[in-house]
Amino acid sequence: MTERNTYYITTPIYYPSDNLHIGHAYTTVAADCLARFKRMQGRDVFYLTGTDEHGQKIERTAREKGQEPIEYVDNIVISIKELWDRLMISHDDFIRTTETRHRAVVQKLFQKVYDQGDIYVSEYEGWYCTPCETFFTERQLAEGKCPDCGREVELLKEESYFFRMGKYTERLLAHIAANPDFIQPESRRNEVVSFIKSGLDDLCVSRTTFSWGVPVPFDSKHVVYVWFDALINYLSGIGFLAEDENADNFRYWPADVHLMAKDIIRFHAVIWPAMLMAANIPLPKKVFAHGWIMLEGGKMSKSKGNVVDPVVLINKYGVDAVRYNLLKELSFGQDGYYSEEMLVGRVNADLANDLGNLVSRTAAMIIKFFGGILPAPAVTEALDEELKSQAAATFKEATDRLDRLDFTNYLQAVLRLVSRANKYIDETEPWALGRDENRKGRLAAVMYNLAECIRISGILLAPAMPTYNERLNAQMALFADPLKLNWDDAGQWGLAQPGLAVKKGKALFPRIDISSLDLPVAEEAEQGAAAAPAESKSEAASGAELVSIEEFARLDLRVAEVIAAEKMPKADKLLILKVKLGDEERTVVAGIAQHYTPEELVGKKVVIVANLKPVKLRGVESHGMILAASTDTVVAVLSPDKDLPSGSKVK
RNA sequence: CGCGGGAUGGAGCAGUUGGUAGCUCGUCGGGCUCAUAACCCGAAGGUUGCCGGUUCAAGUCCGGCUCCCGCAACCA
Repeated sequence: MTERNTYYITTPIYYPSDNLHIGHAYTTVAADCLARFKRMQGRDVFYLTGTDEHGQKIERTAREKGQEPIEYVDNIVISIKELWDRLMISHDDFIRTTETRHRAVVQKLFQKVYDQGDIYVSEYEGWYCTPCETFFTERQLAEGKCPDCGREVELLKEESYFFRMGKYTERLLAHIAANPDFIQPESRRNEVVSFIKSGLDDLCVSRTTFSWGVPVPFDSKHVVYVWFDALINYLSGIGFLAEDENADNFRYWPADVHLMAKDIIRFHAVIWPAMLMAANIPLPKKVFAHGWIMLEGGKMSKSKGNVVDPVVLINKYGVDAVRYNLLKELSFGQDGYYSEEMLVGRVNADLANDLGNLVSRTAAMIIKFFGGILPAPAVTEALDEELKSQAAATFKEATDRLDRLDFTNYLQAVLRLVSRANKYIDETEPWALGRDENRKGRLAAVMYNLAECIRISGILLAPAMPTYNERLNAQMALFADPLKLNWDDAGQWGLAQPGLAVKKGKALFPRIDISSLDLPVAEEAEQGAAAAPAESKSEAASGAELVSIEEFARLDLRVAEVIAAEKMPKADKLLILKVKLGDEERTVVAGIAQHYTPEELVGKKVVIVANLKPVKLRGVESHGMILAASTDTVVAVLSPDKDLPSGSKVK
């Protein structure tokens, strides 16, 4: 065997501007599953995760809260580490880009690439918003103004260092072509290739407009910008280029897998390899992008109240169930939908009904027929061979699927063995065997074979469900040490020791009553928000602040007649309406294009706020706002229920 | 023509290099009683979004079209 024994796997480093959600948990759990699997196979595994803590956004947010940036991120990092704890993430290290061990490597690499001629100083030109201290590209601007604050921007030049990424175009394409597994899945590879072919610009790798970052070693006005800083964590996390005691960890490079969500594949499949080429460092073996988790009712957002807090789910269902569901329910590599209802369904069907119940009924029978001592198999029959060969096939398939990061089918394969075992009980009818003393030998073999299926599936499930085997072992003492399992033991039949003790225990995966779920996510999210440092609730209908009649009177509400309506070009939600207000005509832009067609509105009398400050939307000036009532899904424009002349006052 | 994903039995999804369409849940019928109202068997249910092309053969390749969904933009 010449294959090296190390296995280095990474997640992205997360940006601590907010608490993490289920999407981050997904990546990290998947990587953890792989790391545990490889460890069980005896590989020398290094699993790295961490946080990307630099940048203007962090700096500004911290200042707004009256904190030092480091103080601000320290707090968030604590909560992230707690989350990984709860999810039983087994990372070997946690790298923070603010640590000196990271900063030193960034500076060394920057210097190295500079010395070698691939970093040069030039000018970055962009639209600059002075109050926001931010550059924007032409495309980012909102009607020529700052997309953040709406103020004027000016075309400014900033001195910046640039990385000659364009130079590596051909080498990148050649490498991708020569290594089909480098970018996975395939659809992402195609995307990256066409992106590269469309032309690579040199990359701006330093900034002078903020200071919260790693200083450029030879030019202290500059800090290293974003990706040139962040990506290097994969090296600094194992002490690469450091001349110190960590040198031992060099052996992990090149990384076996960089795992991430699809939105940052380009940075990992283009910028990162180009940087490594420039620094003359071997490229990682594989860059794998999985899909996004979508939530029922659209993308998760705070205003929709559908943010899923993994901690809440763990408290409710346990870490094994949460991890299992993430890995099983979503086809890795593709986008998928998530809902708590699905989680409950999955957990009930697979873990409670099939797996948990298999353990429960087997244990009960061993207790009933053999006094809680696992018997040795005595009388075997042909049927047993089929069971054994399926167990062997399951081991092979699970191994194979995991190696391909196909978590869904890995778990499906294991569950098929569990199902087979349940069927085996029906086929052998142990309760009938138990009534006949002459068939006790056969009964013993049946019990033993079931225990074997439980043992094997237990090993195979260990990477996904880190607490399962410990809990299982309390009922059926199949393992000497349930925390130190050997993967290949699942490939051998007959390792369960006859004589081991079987005890009645609590249900390993209690069935969840789905009808008892009361608006689970929304309610829990509220609790989470309440516990978090006070963030004001924006729209509490009942507890709305009271206003005086004078304040209300400041609004000039009028009946207006829609005389023309058209869709705003290149906008999904906007309609441009011409309305008549008495003798006056004015243009109002309304965000109701997804609920009303222009035809429906023409001739309609609506209510508008007539004295609203005009604003430009997509280049069209809007003089007023149409009033409409709405829920998440329905929008209804208000209209007086008697015919009134346009211009009538509303109060 | 901003970027990307998708359209497969009631629902959610698989379908590797083209060769009779599978899985989970649900529904209906049956069986069993060791078990967490769990388990096992059987059945119904799809002209694989539309049109055209390549081929002996296409869900699977090519072209066109329609519709959905994310990102971005945007809700005065």
